[in-house]
Amino acid sequence: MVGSDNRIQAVTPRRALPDEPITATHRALEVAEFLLPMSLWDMVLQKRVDCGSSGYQAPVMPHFPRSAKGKRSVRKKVEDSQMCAFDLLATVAGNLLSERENSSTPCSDTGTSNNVAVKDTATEDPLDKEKPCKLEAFDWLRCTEDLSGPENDLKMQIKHDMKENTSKTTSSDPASLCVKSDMSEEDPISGESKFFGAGGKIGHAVDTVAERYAMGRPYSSPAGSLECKEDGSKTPQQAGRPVAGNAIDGNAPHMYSLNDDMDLDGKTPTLVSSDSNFEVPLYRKNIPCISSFPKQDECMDLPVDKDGDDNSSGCTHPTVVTNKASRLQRIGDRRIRKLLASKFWKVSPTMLQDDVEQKPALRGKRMCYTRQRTQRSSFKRRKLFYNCSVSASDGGIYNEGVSNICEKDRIKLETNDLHATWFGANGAPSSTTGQKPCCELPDYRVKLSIKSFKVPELVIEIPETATVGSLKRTVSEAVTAILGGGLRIGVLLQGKKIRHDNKTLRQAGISQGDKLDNLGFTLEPNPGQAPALLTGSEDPHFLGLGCAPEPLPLARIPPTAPATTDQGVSDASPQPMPTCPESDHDSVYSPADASSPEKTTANSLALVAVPPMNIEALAMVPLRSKPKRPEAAQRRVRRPFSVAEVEALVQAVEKLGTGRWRDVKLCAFENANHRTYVDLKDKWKTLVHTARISPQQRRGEPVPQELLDRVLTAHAYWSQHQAKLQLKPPPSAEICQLL
DNA sequence: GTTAGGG
DNA sequence: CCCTAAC
Repeated sequence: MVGSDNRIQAVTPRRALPDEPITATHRALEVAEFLLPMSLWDMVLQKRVDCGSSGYQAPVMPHFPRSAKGKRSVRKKVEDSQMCAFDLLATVAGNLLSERENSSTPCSDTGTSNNVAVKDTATEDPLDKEKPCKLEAFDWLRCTEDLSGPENDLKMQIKHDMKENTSKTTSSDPASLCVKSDMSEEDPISGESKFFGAGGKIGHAVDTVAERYAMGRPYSSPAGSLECKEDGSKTPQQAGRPVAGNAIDGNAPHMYSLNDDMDLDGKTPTLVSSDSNFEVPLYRKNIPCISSFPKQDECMDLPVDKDGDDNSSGCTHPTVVTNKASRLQRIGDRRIRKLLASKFWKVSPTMLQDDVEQKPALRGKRMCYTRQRTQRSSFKRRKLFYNCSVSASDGGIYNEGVSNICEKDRIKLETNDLHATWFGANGAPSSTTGQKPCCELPDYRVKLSIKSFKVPELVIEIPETATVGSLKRTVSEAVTAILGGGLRIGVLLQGKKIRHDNKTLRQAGISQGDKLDNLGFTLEPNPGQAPALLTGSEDPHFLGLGCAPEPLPLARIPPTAPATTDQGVSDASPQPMPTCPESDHDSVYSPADASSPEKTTANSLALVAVPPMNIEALAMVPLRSKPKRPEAAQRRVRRPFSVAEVEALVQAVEKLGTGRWRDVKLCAFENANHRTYVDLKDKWKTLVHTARISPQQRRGEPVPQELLDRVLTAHAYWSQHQAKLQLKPPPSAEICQLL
């Protein structure tokens, strides 16, 4: 087996870290923050390439820039090339399928498990953490004791070691309980002293991680990887999984391997890996359901050699996920918030088939989500996420995922979630639910299979003269637009929406076979997309609606074909707009409609769960179409300006002048979240252009000539007087009042 | 983060 | 509507 000589650490986690001084650790975390996401994506991509093969090549990490500008630059490059969630899903699904097909032997039978490791951190304040740490260690051990069978030998070994170690270390450093199995002493980077020492050593661990990144090979995977490759059941993903940033919250399911079913329940220990040569699973406190942990069926690749075999396969660097978990978490949260607030996932046309068929080629689909410019994300939205993350602490899978993980983890989470929903039937050893109360009975698997996606209420208007091809395109774009922001999954049982993410399937009544026929799923637009901020109270957990300081204007992109023609048929009919022209009231669908649990929402896609069926079909669903222009999915939905909006714009510009788009936005379009000041500027530009061309040349909803005249007048005026009048601009407040 | 301008 | 440069 592979991961023999590994050192396993069972350092008990500690509680959330209070503010810590900025130190080398901090710096290291920054590095991790910066690099991890990309490393993850690269890894996934690589895995995709290597799908089906054991030759996993570690991605080459970029040079870590020192300057802020350099960071931004590189980061952007990274972001611009990232894979979209669905790509990941495709990858995961594809790999999963392949693996399942190729391996009849469950991982659990083979033995080793990855599990475990624990990391963390030595705390700078051992005294504070002493109790919790001990307790955790105890829990873990107890949990471990439930194991039985050969495959648990390793666990037992760990348990044994932990006990010994505990007794040895407790007095001096209870906070860092380490389990050590054999490992080579020559490990230059992760010297034992660094990882197994008492509190205060964490910094080293972190530095080590940072060093790895700095070396550009955080996940290098030497020939000897830990995986139990011999059983052939391990997936590439099971090998080097970056987890570093995950050592945060025990509830987060995102930290598990992309396609390990076991990961779905978020109860198992996290794997920590840096170099793929070794994996150090994490054990952290707050892992909710330890009782189920013992299952550790497949995928628990324990890097420990139970036989004490130290043939080290080159696994000399046990990674330690470091920890200063809270800091890392904070960083992750920040990034996530930023990500969620300013970007949305792009639906990629990547064909899952490729994955299923294990075609190695990436086909150049390496793009990911588009950077949504921050200016386009409303402040409120950002704020919302912020709040959300706070309240999400008690939430379920999704909440945790959204709020407590890093970007990369988010992706993992998403894929896992989807996986859980769509692929859970495949012998997933663990439940597909999020956390569940401890001490529950072992999970029984619930088999679900989704037959097809139904797309109701997809209204499309298209000229008679349009070609069939354009019709197809239009439909495609309409669908893509809906999918563009990523999807949320809603679960309906007997027509009733199950809102509590924390419920187990059993608790929700989904575990009973006879009820599965009445189980439905909905695909809902991701609130992060465009103005479609929220779907009402649909899922307060997800967006933290409940914690939103104020009701946000609910805007929703109508499911009607958006951006289909120049006529802009997708836009809602113009609404009267007294003072706030665009306050998103042009939405066609009221929040109530959207959130009504009893009926299929107009914009959600109904799914029907049906008993066993071809998994592959499911996997392909979100990715099936492969538009020629993948960008279409990421592009914001086109929302032509209504006459009322134009009027408001003209009025504002007349007062404020050109060149003050932010003020224009604030005064006239403050509540129109879908109109950024750039939009307004652009619109003005087109208005000026429109006003200058002949009416015959104009397209779209006709703008009254009167308005166009005003446009020209104002434009001419401000072109002349802009410079000098801007010197003494009246206060915005007054202007707004005037307006 | 804004603004301006090209695409 | 997107993207980027410039500030």
